[in-house]
Amino acid sequence: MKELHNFAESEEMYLKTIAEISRHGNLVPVTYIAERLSISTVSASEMVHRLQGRGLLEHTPYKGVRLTDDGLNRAESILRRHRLWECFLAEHLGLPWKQVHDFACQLEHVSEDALTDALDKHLGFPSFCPHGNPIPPAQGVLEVRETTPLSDLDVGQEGVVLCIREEDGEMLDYLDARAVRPGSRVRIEEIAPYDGPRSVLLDGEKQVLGREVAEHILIELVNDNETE
Amino acid sequence: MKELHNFAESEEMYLKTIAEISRHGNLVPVTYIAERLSISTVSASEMVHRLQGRGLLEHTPYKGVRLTDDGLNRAESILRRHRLWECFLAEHLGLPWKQVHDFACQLEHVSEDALTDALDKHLGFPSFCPHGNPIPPAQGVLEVRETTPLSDLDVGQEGVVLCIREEDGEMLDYLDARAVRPGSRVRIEEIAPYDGPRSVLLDGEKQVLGREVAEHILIELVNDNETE
DNA sequence: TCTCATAATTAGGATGCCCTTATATTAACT
DNA sequence: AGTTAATATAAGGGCATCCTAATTATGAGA
Repeated sequence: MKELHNFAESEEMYLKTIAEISRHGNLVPVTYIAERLSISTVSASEMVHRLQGRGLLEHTPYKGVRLTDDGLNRAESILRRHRLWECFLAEHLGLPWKQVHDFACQLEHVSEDALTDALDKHLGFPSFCPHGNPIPPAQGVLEVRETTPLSDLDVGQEGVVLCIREEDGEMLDYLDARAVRPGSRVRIEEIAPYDGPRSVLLDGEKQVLGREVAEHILIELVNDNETE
Repeated sequence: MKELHNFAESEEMYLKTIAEISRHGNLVPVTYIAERLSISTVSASEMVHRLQGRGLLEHTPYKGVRLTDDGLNRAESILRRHRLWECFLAEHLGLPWKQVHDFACQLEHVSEDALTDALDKHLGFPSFCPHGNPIPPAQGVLEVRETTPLSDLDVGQEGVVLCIREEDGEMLDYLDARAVRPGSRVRIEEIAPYDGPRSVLLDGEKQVLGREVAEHILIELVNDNETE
């Protein structure tokens, strides 16, 4: 029987969102945060001030927001919980990607360290979530992988799917159905005019993916020469 | 990415609490609810009105509160989630009773049906939580078992521990340490004066349990003649 | 340099849940 | 029947988070 309130949840959503948007420590416009959280810019701005007051981020007016070390630690802890739960939901409960993501979004807010660590152990200390995103370690920093959005590839280029940016549940559902998985081999066959849909060869199967979708598929380029 | 609010959580705590207190459909005084939730009677009263407005309970002034069918269904669904999580936390993650209970208290609010059902399946459709409390089925009503608090037994009487009333985390910790488990065989050896501590033989080991504690241990009486 | 879209802030509210203090109502016991 | 203790309600607030509408400040491009 715990306290009825959950003051921390909002805070966690902000931190997680900021961390997700700013993949490499760039400044994140408050507008983006508001959009991602589906709240007004006024509210987002308000909250940004509060979080700044708590030392979790720094706001440069008219530029954007950057997490402090504290804020980044908190954010990574949330991402860790989220992705560990995703592993559990996908591997042990056998749920589809969309549900995996949605449920993890809720579970991430109610896992204290003891629970998270026990879960980590139970799962065998996985390094990646089912969508291929790295799981931050209990302490220490997440090392960054070099990735390219599928949308940046030209015709003829090949790569391996590293991970799916999982900000959007709908998109996960879509990609799940099309068997786009971390590890999938992908090759651009054709790009429709005006940066349009991509025809790709995905694990040998022909598929068509819109540009929007392709932006969320992160690739490790494979050098054409040195592969079979 | 879900909405930031959790309007449902308070409601769930009330319903669950009421269901736990009123073991057999008795009227539950608002005072008890307030006490169990550690809030003022004014606040509890307010909320009771709200819940009545939503058709989840009926309040008879100066008497108490009774869940409607709707309210009871909601409450059992919460207990179901709570106890299924407890199974997972205890059996799969190997956590101690107190943590099992505390974590389940949080997890119970973030499990939609799809998640709960998948968990149920994964656990092999258990019938009881680690503390021996029955797990309500996905639909249908929980059948009630006949139980006697250990505190009601007289010297010489014997029984088997059916379950631990788990309203209180501290108590679980205490009983966990003393190896009081569902299925344990117990026999009252002595009752100290003024309804004081019980000396009991628990699975062959001598223990002393306070009356308060004994009230939370629910027993199935064993007829002295027909057992070895 | 000037203009304009973008970003920030101010003002005024709403909601949900909680609080204390004070006052009314009722049940239950003498 | 009358007193008292338990219960309920009313009045006035607080806090966290969100909202809209209106205003101000800024930076970036023409």
